[in-house]
Amino acid sequence: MTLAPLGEPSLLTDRVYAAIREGIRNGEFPAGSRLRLRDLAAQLGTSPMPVREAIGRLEQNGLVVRVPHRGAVVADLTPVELAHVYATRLLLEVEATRLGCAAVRAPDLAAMRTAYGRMVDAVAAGRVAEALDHDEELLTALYAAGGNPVLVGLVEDLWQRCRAFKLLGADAADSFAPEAGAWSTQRRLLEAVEARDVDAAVAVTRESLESSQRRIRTMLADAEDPR
Amino acid sequence: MTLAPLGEPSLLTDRVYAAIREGIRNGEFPAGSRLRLRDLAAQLGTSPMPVREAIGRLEQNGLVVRVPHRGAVVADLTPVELAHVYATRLLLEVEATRLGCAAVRAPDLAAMRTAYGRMVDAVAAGRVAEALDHDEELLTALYAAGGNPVLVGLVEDLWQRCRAFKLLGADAADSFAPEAGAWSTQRRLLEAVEARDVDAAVAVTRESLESSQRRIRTMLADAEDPR
DNA sequence: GGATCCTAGATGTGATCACATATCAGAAGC
DNA sequence: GCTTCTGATATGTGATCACATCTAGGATCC
Repeated sequence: MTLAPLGEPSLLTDRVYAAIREGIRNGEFPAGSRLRLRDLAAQLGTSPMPVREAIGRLEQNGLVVRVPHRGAVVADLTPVELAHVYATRLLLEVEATRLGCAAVRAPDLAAMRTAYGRMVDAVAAGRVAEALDHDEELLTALYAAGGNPVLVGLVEDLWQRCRAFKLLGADAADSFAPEAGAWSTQRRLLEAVEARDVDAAVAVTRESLESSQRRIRTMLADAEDPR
Repeated sequence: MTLAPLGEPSLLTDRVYAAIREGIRNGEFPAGSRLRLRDLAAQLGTSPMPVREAIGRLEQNGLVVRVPHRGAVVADLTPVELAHVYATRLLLEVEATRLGCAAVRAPDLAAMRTAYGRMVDAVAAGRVAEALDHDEELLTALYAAGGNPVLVGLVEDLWQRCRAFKLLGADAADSFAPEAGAWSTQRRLLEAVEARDVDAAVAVTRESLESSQRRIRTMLADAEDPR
């Protein structure tokens, strides 16, 4: 983990926040691992102060849980909680797909195609985390076209919360069926949106979320009971 | 504004956070007003440190906006943003009503009735802010019965963000038509839920949100153009 | 006379320090 | 031998301090 090279967010707190969140996103800090103030501060070359504020903000996002006087750990989701997150994602993302597909314009489509191309490259190179980033980039382009940034913000929030599980599921799907499997839904979504076929796009979104939830649930069950 | 009497949240930061958020909720800090670190600290009898962390967390919730080195102000919503919030609330709360109404049990109904009674009393006494609290309490009881805390959390988040406008709208509705007006939707919702009539409950939720959005939008238009 | 630069005050930001609380190891007691 | 108490250590929490940045007021130059 390291700090971004100063420039965009001039505030040290923001850079620390971004660094820790990125560490959680890419799996460097797995769910359940402790986040020690002085350790992180030393690792980032700052005082504990910005780290404290960053962790406080991460807690509000649901990425870490903090118990008073006992520190913070990266949030972990029980299978039940994960089901709730996915049920809510389904509700929000179906609507976002509907809105986006109805209002999408040329620049949005271009952004989606760009993200898709990068995702394909990343998958081919085996860089799963990066592929997931571009996947989210593609969807964000579509959802943002719908014109409701509040809705998009909530969706992104939920993505953050189940990022670790998305990584897990994508990783497994990739190593299991590199070609035909999970990464094909993006192509089908893109085609449906290009054809302005709202129903088809919604169907892809629904199917994609349900299948990835199934995949993750299976993995969790296997991890519980590795016969 | 004052600190809660120690006990519940033992952390000073949490108490400061609650105090400021409450100040925003009840209109003590109107939208757009500045939140000065040293002022708040002095007012609460603490050092600026907990206030800083509290404001950082409030920013993540979208209740305040902060520009680097220039301080924080209570978040203000443009009419467009307000429309986005209400569109998203409609999506989430219709679903929450559906889930809650289908799964509601006796204790949940009891909680709803208690909250309703308190709300009626508060309305009668002209305590609008308190009435709004009990209104949200009633809805939370229903939504929580649905069994998806993630969904409920997002709804509460959106409530916070448009709290100032809810207050405005409720205040106007109350002074305008104390008896027949806006506070009757809760009774109708309660009746629909007691009858386990999902469609009726959903209809009330939808109608309530649309009418309150209309009411707020009208008020904003009047404020813009007070002929 | 108006615009620009500069200085002084205010204020947010980051660091160091002091304290409270929790965790864990080892010893004493049962 | 196991439990329990008690100390030490680690670590989060809150306060004070030093600095950077922004804003407002006035003087100077065009």
